[in-house]
Amino acid sequence: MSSNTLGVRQAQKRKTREALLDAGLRLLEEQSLSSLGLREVTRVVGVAPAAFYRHFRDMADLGVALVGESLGSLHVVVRAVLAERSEAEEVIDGTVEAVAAHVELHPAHVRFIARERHGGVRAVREAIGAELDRFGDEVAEALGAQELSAGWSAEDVRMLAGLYVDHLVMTASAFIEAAGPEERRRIADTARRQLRLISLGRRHWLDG
Amino acid sequence: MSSNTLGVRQAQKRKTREALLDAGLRLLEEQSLSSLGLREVTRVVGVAPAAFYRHFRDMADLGVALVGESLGSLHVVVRAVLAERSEAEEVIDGTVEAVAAHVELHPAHVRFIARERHGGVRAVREAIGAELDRFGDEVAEALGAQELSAGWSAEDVRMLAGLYVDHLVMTASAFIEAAGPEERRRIADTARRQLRLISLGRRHWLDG
DNA sequence: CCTTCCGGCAAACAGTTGTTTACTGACTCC
DNA sequence: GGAGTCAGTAAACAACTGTTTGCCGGAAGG
Repeated sequence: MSSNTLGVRQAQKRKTREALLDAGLRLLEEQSLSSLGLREVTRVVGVAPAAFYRHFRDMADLGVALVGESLGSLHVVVRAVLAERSEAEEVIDGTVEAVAAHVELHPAHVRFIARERHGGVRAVREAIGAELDRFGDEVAEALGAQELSAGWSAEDVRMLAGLYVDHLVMTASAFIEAAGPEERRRIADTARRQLRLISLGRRHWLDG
Repeated sequence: MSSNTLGVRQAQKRKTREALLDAGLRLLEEQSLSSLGLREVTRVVGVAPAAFYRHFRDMADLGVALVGESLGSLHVVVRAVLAERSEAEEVIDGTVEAVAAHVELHPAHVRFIARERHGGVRAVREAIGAELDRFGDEVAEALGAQELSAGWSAEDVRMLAGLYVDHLVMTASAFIEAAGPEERRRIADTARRQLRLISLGRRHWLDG
């Protein structure tokens, strides 16, 4: 077998593994990981409970796998936003729009991250934290390369990046819990104004 | 019986009710509400499972009660911070210090709020959200009364208040997960710089 | 003092849980 | 084509869950 053409064996295994992940993600929309049962997941997939152990050691293990899946898709969004080279105001609009679109496209993933970031399963908490730190580093690198950051210490750039990432997560969480389109509009509007204020503070950081 | 001297009957009931709340809060340090069992709580308290129903309908009901208890203590902190009348830099230092102190004093309460804010129990999520909104309103009122907010629209003041409250919650969450005193120092330092940047943006909001 | 109230108890209920065991049968590979 | 690999199975395990029932014993209150 070649590198991208898996044998029938491995292909089937990958398939049920992803079915388990999907089922888990779906069930996690209405509960948290520490209460998600192994049998609950296998029942949805239509597979024997014992089969679970062929793919994951734990539910915590499955949770960690979901972290990668969930934040992997966000990575694309962040990179796209950072690549923007337009006016500040347009970058802000584009960012908020991108976040809104992402939440609408992958609501379960976003909800999972928001829910388990401070959830009851240590391994998953730490996986999310580590991944968000990597987001922060990535954003910091991009910010540091901009002329607006001339004269900034690396530490200050990193703290600004952290503020952006935190704000992104909070905005995404708010979108997730939004009741209707009207509330989503209100959230987007607030997020834009907050970003504007932050970027204003950024511009005057080296004053005085 | 007078209004503040409860009968022996009611006093005992209140006592076990608070024992249930305490036990729940303690158990929630290592799991989330949606996986916390009724029997688990009563076992810790040393009371029969059926006794639980004399005080709460649900675990969700107990959770909602915990929200009030947890955010009630924070209310005091926020009011104290808002009452400050010193220089901006001192207000920032005082705020971060107050948050750090509060987290050290009531770690379980703070952890509960962080964990269940986006947790799997709708009623609790909504209770926390509503209470945080009230915090936002309170902060907005205080900000609006400052001379720095002259010329600001009510909406803009409210969005700034929201930014402050979100930042407070994120900082508290970070403190909770901090490993050692060195990491706590780092978190406090970052939080201070972020608040400084935000207040810088605030000062220039009406420019241009 | 005697009745009413009521917080807590013990027991039983039917379901559910995670994990282990020995197994089957289709795919892999020489 | 025959031996070996291994994802998925069925069954059994003890332990646990939330909830209901009838009952007890001491406080409340006339």
